[in-house]
Amino acid sequence: MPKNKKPAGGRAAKNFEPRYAAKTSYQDRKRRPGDSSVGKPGSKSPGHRGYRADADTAAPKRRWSAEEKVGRDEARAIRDGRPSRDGRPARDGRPSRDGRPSRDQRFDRDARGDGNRSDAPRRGANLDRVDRDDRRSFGDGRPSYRSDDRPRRDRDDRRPSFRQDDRPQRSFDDRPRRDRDERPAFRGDDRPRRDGGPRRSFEDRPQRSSDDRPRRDDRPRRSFEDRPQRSFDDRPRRDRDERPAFRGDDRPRRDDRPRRTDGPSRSNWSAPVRDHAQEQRVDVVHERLQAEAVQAEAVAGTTFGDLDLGQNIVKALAELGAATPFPIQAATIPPILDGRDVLARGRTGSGKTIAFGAPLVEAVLRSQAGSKRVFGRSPKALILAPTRELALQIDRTIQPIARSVGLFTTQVYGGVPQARQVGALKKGVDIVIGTPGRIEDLQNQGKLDLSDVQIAVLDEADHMCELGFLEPVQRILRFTEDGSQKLLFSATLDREVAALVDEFLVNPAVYEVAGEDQDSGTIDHRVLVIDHRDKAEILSSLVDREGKTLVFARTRAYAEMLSEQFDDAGIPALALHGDLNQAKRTRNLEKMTSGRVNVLVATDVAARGIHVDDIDLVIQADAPDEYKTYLHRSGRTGRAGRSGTVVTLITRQRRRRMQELLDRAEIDAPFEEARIGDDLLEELSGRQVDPTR
DNA sequence: CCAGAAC
Repeated sequence: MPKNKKPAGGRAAKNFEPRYAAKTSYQDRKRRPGDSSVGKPGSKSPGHRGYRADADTAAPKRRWSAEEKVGRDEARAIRDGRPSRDGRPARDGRPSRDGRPSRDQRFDRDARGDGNRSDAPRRGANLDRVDRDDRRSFGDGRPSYRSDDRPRRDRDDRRPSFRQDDRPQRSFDDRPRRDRDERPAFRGDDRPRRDGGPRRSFEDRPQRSSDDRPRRDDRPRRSFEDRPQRSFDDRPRRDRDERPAFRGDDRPRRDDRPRRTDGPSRSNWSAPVRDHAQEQRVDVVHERLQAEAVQAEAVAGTTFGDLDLGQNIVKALAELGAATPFPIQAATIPPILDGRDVLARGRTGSGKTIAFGAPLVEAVLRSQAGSKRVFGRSPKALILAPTRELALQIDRTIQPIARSVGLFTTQVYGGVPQARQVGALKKGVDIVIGTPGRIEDLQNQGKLDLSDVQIAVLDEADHMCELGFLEPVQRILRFTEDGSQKLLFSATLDREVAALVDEFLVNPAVYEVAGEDQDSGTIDHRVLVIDHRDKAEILSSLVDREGKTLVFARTRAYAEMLSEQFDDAGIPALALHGDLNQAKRTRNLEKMTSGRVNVLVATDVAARGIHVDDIDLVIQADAPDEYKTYLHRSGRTGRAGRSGTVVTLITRQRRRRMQELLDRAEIDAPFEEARIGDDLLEELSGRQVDPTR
């Protein structure tokens, strides 16, 4: 059971809500008969939470044979990359919307009603109380530029928000440097060339189920001529191990760095000859997408108005601090308004939210021009994010833009009572922002109608294409209107999104900003090679400092443990991870944002997208497994052109693996040995060095 | 394996 390894006690209960009770009762039921550990109550569960629902609502053992079938079909669907359980094509137009067998099984009415009756009200009351407390306490001395982060939306989603500023201040120059101008115009040059070939981006890939493609060909809008295929190069996607080299030809720079002994290490890195026996988990490096590089200086004089956004939206953007478009925004707004599918890669903190958010609002507005907003209308746009915090943050940016033209947004994410979300949907909203689980849930319950969605956005799109996310995302996208426009954004966008592009996008435009690599940023990357037994103390030493520090841990338990350890050492710290209830997650993040606590220990729930001003030190207590994770985690600092430091702790055994990861991330970082009490720790924590620099 | 995402 939960061992409080700390004498002071109390805090664990305060900040940590263990789930053993629920878990054990779950685990017995959620196991599926096919699993090897079947039948042993309390033994390890078969997998991720996503599987839980299968058995959960259909508890009786009688149904096991039916469930078994579901499970098998599901597995088959995973293998084949398509969702159908009954062998019929997954998407022959819309008809799938009306209750596919799997849905019925998984969400039978009884279970639904029950959950609503017993669960929601109680939790609702609880959350309400917490939120109110938060609200009260935030109201006072908080800097005015920050008041947006409190969980104020519990009452009324529709209320126009007064302050929106989860974004970096635009006044600082966090745009990519302008110092390279090989090219004059960011788009002009490719316009003339129209080979006009019909879409063919992924045509050459093998297993494309023909049954779900055809409907794409006769999509309504998309009148635009096809632009030259800058987009996906037509190379087939590599499966993990067969990649010849992890650094494609499109990553030319960095010749400056001393090359690692090439041949052997390159070919070996993905081979299972790694230290730990089972190296099933490989940091797959997908091909980078061939993208049109936007030259920052080419858009220097452009305004949002030039990009065809309406007056009100431009004004709302200005109030958000976005006076003029960042390069990624200047690049993506026109094609989005043209109705094109767009893929965009922009460095962390480069303004991606507005890059899709502003044109999305404009597009929805145009589509409704002339018609009244009717009560109970179903949403026209959908934005999917991988975490609830990110969904909230996106809404904080989009909502004021939408409200400026009379459109409504609502958040649809889990961990909070459904009632408010459902209520908003009932009244009618224009833009839904949320996470896959709850969206699919409400969709299945018939409370969220996605059939009118004309624009769907995937933020952190590559992440949304990873194992546990891909399928729900696919199912959700299939419910959107035929031919709906799709926008995929991420700082690490690569061919991992091929699965979605293949099925859902038509001749997408792909953009990135020229000269954006991680080294062009303002982040100082360091790797500390330490003895494992020193780790706790070194961490405490690093964290004991003035500025805001974000610590990443690999597991929830370790994140929790570290936050308690720091707290016990007299360094106020909070945790952020999935074992906390949503109220605590929201509150702990807000306390970090508002500066009421300076140390936050998080799992990768905070790795992507989350913006907190002024984090000047990111510590990776556990090194990440993937280079993308490294990039996203480190992207929590060095925002808005400020300087930041990323310190990664590793043991000696991990040096080589770490170097390989850094190579893949294209980051140079010195490895330095560190022991307890070393000056180096003082320097990194900024205790001796002048922090202003 | 972990992390994340629904009741």
